[in-house]
Amino acid sequence: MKISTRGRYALIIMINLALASSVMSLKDIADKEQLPIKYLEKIMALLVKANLVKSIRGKDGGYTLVKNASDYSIGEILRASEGNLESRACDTDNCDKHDTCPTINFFNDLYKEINDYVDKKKLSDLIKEV
Amino acid sequence: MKISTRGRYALIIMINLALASSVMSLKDIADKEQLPIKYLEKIMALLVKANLVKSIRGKDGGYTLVKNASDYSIGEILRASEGNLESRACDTDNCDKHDTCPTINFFNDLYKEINDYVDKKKLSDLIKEV
DNA sequence: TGTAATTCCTACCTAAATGGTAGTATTATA
DNA sequence: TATAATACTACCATTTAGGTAGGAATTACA
Repeated sequence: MKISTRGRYALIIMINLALASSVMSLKDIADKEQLPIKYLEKIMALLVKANLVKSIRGKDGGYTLVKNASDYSIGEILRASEGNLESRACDTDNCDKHDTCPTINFFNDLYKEINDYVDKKKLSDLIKEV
Repeated sequence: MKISTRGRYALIIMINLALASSVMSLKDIADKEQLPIKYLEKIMALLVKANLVKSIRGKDGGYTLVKNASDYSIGEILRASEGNLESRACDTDNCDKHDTCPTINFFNDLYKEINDYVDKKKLSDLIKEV
């Protein structure tokens, strides 16, 4: 697993959209969070592609959530932005000795544990105290 | 968190040492596992430095564990080889806005969960069925 | 109808990490 | 003393992370 700024910024984007009263532009998010807009743009593209947010083009456009904050799991946001959370340690499909590998079960269990954890947590949990 | 081949190979090294009747050379491990010896050498250096294995130099030398397989947690092996498992998502100490960051608690909890999990599992758990 | 504000798209760039390789020095044993 | 092992240092290619640049397409509104 790897969680980089991409996943963290994705969560920050989602939090901003959850707190916005209507559509919110990327510029507003970047300004508010002091993050590079061009980088956020690439992350936002991943979120749009995954249908986690809806984009409105043109002047006064921006982005909005497509469902309630409590209906987003942290897991789906991280997976949309980071890709598979388990993609580093080994490539189960391509490894020619994965059926005798003594670590594969451990890693599979670990990743299941992690995915379960992040799927249980909701976007709304991150904005409880606001 | 990130688990790369370094951590996985470290586990494979440790499993081999756990199954060895006496000292085992890196060459034997590399041959048996079909892994590049020079790369394993670098990983082994990390394990030695962390005092997880003892090295015996000179002819007929090699490596051996310093305690029972059931006394090694997977966590200590992974941390010795990979470094801090939580080192990617954000740098808590150096981030100038970490006291207002809405994601920091979530990530701290997640990393605690992961570390607890890998610390609960023991090296001996990986060689149960052998 | 023109302009400003916005998303969308493609391409590029630098630094660091990953996954190695090469060569040599050092140590211990038979 | 030859040999087999670890220890150490330096290098290298590829990928990923994190970010920048520039412009095309779209839309609201004066």
